[in-house]
Amino acid sequence: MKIASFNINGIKARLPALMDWLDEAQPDVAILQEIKSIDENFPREVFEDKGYNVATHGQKSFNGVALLSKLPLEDVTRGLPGDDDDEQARYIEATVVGDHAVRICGLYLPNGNPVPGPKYDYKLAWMDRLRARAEDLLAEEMPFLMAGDYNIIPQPEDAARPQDWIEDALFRPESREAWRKIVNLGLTEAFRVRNQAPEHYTFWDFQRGAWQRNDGIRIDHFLLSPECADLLTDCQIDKEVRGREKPSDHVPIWINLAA
DNA sequence: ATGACAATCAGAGATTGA
Repeated sequence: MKIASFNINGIKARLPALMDWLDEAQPDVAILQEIKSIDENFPREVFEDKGYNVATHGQKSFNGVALLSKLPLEDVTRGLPGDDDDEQARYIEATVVGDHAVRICGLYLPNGNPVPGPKYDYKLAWMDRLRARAEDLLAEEMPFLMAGDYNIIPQPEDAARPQDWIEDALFRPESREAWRKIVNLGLTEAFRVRNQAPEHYTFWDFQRGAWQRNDGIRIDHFLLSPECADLLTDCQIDKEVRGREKPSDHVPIWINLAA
């Protein structure tokens, strides 16, 4: 089963690029972030015409996540538990059942800049809620994965210019510590278990010719539960998508599971 | 030190992103 994550930076602006990539990559499941759309305006029919089931958790203008799946999306839940006052659409879960049942958690983790400030406090609190959710899922012993735009640069080798990010919410020590607290529950970071080389990125800023200079960062990740990691056979980044017409600033990352 | 670039909503320019 091929499962991909892609921060599309606006479904309306990105629909042609997204359709081209779907046709080529043929993921069984696509986890989308930053749809920047309310549920009613998401063009679900064009995906249904390609054989995908669609579940969205959108909001006006910003954020918004969605799941596309060729297998039925079962037990869909929207929103990250732990704060009933959180209005931001950043989290969705569903179960897909192939050879194994896998709980798919799609997330768009807050950016957190500027540091310090309320946005950074929200990011760290959100990461603590994500850790709590991972603990609950681990206790259930069902294969699960948490994938999406984490807005976290895990290590210096995950940035072309790590010194530029030292004061940034994506790379601050507190951010990376919160990331490690989640990983160290016993999750597997899919890309790094398959590939330890530097200079593999998933985001290049639109500004300053970042793509042309390969000034990128690796911030889109798959975390796998132990049962899910046992099924991992591949993890790749579709880098070339960034060089196309009207690209997102992120590119897809995908895994293959023997499931 | 600032802005650079892109998207959204709205119908100009502020806000957000990373």
